[in-house]
Amino acid sequence: MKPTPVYQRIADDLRQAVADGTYPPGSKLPTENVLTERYETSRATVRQGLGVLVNEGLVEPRRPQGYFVIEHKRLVYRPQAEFRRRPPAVDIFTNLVAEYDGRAPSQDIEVSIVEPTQMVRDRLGLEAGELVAARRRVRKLDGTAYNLNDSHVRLSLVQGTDWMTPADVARGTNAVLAELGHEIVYALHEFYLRMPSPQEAQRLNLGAGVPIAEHYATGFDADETPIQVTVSIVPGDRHVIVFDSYRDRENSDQPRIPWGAP
Amino acid sequence: MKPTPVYQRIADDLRQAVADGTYPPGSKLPTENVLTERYETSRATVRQGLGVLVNEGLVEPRRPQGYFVIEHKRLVYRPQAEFRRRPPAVDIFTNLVAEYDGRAPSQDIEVSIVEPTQMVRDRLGLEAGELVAARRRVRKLDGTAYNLNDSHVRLSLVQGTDWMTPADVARGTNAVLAELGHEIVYALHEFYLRMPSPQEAQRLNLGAGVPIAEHYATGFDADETPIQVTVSIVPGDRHVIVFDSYRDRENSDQPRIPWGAP
DNA sequence: GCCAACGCATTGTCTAGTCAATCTAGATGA
DNA sequence: TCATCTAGATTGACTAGACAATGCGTTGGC
Repeated sequence: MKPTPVYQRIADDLRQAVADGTYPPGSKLPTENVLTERYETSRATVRQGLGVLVNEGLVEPRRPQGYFVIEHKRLVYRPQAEFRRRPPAVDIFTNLVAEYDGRAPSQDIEVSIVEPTQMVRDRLGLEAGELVAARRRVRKLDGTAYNLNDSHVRLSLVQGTDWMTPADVARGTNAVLAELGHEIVYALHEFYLRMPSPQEAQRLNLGAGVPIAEHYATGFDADETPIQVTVSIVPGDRHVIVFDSYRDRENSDQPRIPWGAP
Repeated sequence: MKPTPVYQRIADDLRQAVADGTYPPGSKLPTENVLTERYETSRATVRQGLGVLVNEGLVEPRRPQGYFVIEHKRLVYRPQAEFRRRPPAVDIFTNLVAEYDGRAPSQDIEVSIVEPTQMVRDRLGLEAGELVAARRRVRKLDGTAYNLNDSHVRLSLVQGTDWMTPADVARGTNAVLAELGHEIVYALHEFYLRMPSPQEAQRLNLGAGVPIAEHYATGFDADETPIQVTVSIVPGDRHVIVFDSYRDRENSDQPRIPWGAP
């Protein structure tokens, strides 16, 4: 039997203590120096142990106050919401339907013409070199970013239309697409889970150990032509991803994924 | 302007090199000693930098060979599949429909009677103390666990039925529930993203930096009574979560979430 | 009473090592 | 030839420090 490493024991002990309520959410853990004495080891080893918990997203260090147990509060992320007859209570977020705790939602919109990524190209069925219009939104709550949301459409489809207005479009951008003869009637959603890049972590103010979901929503019109691809970055600690399905409204076909999953 | 820490620079440089193809998936990074010399620093600092990339799930250490860039291959995780008329190609997995790359799927099933967690209790609308039947499945590909899948039903509903058979039920457990007068016609899916606990990481053989989704699928019968709650642990690096939605088949109501999100 | 300066506890970054554990590949021996 | 042993390279765990950066609370000046 191999003895478990000291740093592992420290992490395990503290994790257990957090789980059983010894350290409730928001409370302070013992300092590195205290743990160094308690476990009769060096500070580097204690830091290694605490690092495990930080990377699990369980605690966060606040310099120079100590380590604190993280408190979680999640919003509902509901990609199907835009297909609902009754719009959600707060319509500035098409995807977020939830208790905002009285925090003020807002969003920054930026429209540009870009070369699409391979993922977007595959989903829109574009030739290499073809350009797309990108509508980038940063959704905020009380001024801090809550998620990133980039919609892409063939440039030829929306050039000169309201879709490219870098501000709220009252009737919704989907209504604009419908007016252009491409109402979105079907959407395929894909979620890729991963850790954020440092840039993403910074933009979204993510603590260490917080995973994200990269959400690709591909919208098809009645002709089954892909019209719009929306790429969202959804921080895992701030959302629950929710959707539902009905048995009597099933679709008759095999899953159709025209592109290969990476 | 603050200078960026050395360990940060090491992580950034290597991340960039991985991104631009200098180190393609599967290839070997420079060793710690090489990096120590290259950056004229100490080995601990180099390790700190490499640790960043490991926690991002970008590289993995293989002792004593070095650090390697991780290769990703994902299966399609498709919770809606069980509502499809045509069963998926491989029916041993109700949720996984995908290219298995010739790997052999299998599952271990274990049935027991347990006290439900708070999450399950909330979703099934149980009183404190009420017991549930739990059907635990470990789904495997070529012998290694691919995801964990625990279904829960009121004990009084399924005691003595085929639902509690600790083996494959040919007609499916949902058919058993239907025979009992509780066909599941509606399902609500919730995904909570987080880092795995060490136990989960070990059971699923997860590398550092691999997030998971905790998937709660609550099945309702025609009376809108919650019948079954299935909790799945879905490793983020091995799956894409996929579902779709149709405009002309929308549901008429506001999102209904009878319990509070934690 | 109010505000600024300062002390100080705490985490962040880093050095320069030691010894252990593990797998590969080459050398050795039957 | 084939199996076995061994040496070496590499990461894992850890020690014992140093100095920097940060923000909170207290103290002192006005």
